[in-house]
Amino acid sequence: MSKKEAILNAATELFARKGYNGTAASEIAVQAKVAQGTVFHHFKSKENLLVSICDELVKDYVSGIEKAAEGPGTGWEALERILRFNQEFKRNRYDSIAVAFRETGDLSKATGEIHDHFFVLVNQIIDVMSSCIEKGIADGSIRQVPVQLTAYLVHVLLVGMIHVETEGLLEMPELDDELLEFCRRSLTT
Amino acid sequence: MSKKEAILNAATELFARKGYNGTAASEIAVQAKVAQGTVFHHFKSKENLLVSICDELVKDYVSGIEKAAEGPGTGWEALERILRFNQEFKRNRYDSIAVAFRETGDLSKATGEIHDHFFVLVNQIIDVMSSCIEKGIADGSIRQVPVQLTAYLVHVLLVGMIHVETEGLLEMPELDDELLEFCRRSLTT
Amino acid sequence: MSKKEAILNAATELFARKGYNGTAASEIAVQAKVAQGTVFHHFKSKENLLVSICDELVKDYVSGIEKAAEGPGTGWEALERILRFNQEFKRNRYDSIAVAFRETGDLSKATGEIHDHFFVLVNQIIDVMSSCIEKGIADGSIRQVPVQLTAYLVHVLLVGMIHVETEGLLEMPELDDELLEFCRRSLTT
Amino acid sequence: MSKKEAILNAATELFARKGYNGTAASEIAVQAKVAQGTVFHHFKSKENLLVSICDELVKDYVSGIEKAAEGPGTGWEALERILRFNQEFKRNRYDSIAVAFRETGDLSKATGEIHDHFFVLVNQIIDVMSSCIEKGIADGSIRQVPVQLTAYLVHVLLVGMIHVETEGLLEMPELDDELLEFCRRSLTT
DNA sequence: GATGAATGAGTTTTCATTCAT
DNA sequence: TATGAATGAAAACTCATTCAT
Repeated sequence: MSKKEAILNAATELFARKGYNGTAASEIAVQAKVAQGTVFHHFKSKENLLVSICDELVKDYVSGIEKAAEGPGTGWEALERILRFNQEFKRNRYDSIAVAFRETGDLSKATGEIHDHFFVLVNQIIDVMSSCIEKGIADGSIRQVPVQLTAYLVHVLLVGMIHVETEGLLEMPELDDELLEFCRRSLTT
Repeated sequence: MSKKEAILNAATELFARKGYNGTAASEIAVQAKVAQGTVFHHFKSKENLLVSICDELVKDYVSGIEKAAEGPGTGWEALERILRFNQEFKRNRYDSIAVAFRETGDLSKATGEIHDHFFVLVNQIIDVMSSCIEKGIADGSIRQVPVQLTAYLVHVLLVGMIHVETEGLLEMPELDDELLEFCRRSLTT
Repeated sequence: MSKKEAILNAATELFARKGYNGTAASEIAVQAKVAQGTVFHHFKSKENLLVSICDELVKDYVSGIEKAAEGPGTGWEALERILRFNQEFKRNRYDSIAVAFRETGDLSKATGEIHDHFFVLVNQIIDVMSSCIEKGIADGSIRQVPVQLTAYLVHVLLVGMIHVETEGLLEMPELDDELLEFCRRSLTT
Repeated sequence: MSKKEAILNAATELFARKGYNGTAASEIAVQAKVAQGTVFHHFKSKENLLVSICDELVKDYVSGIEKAAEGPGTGWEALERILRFNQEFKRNRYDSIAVAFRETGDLSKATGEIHDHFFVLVNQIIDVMSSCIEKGIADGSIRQVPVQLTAYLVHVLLVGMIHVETEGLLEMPELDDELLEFCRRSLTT
């Protein structure tokens, strides 16, 4: 593992555990076993580190969700695959997601850069979901619901799941299957 | 308006706009038109200010939601009133809610105090919703769904709404009515 | 002496001795016997400290030179008083002058603010000298020389004196009287 | 152009424009289109770079001034050639001169090395001018003035010119010819 | 000769908090 | 109750310099 990667991993873990503002650049250096200066040699600022973390996450998420949508079967099945992918992604990339979710607010104030990334991302998600729903309505697997509004609602549900889990205020029972049922009842014919 | 109230209002507005970490105690003093020392005369620390903001919010929310649940009619109607109250509350207390949502993570790390407040709050919400759902199943207005899991899911949906709105990454269409429909289709008989 | 004054004095002396860049804010605090934070409580930045030093100097210089010009007698006598004032000022305010001279370059890059101060100052000096020369030509005490160019040249001579002394590269003999003679021979009838 | 020359040129230009302290070694590398390490491969330190710039300048200046003094004619004519050479040199080597002038103070604090260079240089200049004045007094082209003090004064005038021009606080009219007249009136018989 | 990753000391600045008035 | 000067710990960032390749 290169020093750059070590720094990125250390930052991801520390940001997830202690928050962006709660993590000093020096701590990242210690955890990554490099000198302080090395952090700033590879990332031009602490914020740039955060941007890098989010950047990678966004890329992987979008490509994953698009792949999920492209599969065979009805519109509902595609939407179901998206929901499943989301749940899996959440498990595999917990720290990065927690960071991206929690610090998004600060980021959007500081740099337009990352805000734009997320803006693009979210709109892409809505688009992908919308086409699944549209397809589902066409093939009869999904009821006659307002396409875009419903896409937003499903997105909101996913966002809520991540928020509740990453804020950790609540010991949540396992909701993944029930979430699918909840949507299925509401959406399928 | 007493100086204490002025400080609380100033803090709420600034925390909402610039984040807790992005707001200096001195800025709060300026905005509230008091001296720096006065802030710490009324609130023993900056964090205490945040706790106060959240505290008040929590009290009002819980009492509001309980009142909504107590009304007449079927379980579903009670649940619907809760959802409506939530939407109204979100509009009336936007800044405080944004603060509480965004800074909840930092708080839970810093002090147990506020974390406990929220923990109690959320469990209360879940309980109230659970009883509505239970009642609804009993009176036939709600399908045979797992009571607690469903309560969690509705909560998650509400949390998602607030997150999406307060983070402001997305220009959302008005979803309030469709959210109700989404739940109605999924839950009612 | 207030802490603010102590800081200003300490900074003047240290800047004169070690240069602006060679002086750490912490050293100023030590020398002024205050805490680091106190420096930034009274001056919003290290550069603002420099600006304050120069500001005061400029004010005193301009008022002194104007008073010198206003006195009675011929134009040459007024010019002579200006030269004498300059020499005296140089002795009384050595440190501040050294600072202002040496750091003027850095300042003019950083802030327009102080650059403008100096710009105004220098033009005022030229104006005052010009009127003395004009008066001298009119009253026959000064030869028929180009008014403004000569004012510039006298200024250049004064600037050269300060530069040579404050840079301290050279052990200069006492030149004050000879400088007056040099100008007298060149300018008087 | 060798890489070493490229580095020296880049440094001269950047130091002149942004000051010694305001110029990072890495910037010099970028401007010279070499790697960071290469700068330190050719010059053992950043300060050594500055010393090199000044060194070359000093050599050229001294040799030029000596050549000017050696020519034929009266002592005043020799002094006039020195003044003219100074004006020409100032035009041809503007950046290096600006650097040497502005950074001389810092240098004299840091290393004795460069301070000594300049000390030798300035004394050489004084000596050369002194002999011109002496010669002029002997051949009747220059008045009976104190030899060394006058040499210093002429030097001070030249220094003032450079200071005023390189600090750039003032939009100066062309003073070269008038400076000669000023001296001529003061010094010649 | 040439490179650029790595270093860590040093700097300015911020800010919550205290306390004498 | 109200003030604001004073504090000092902590933080992000810079940069000359080294060294293995």
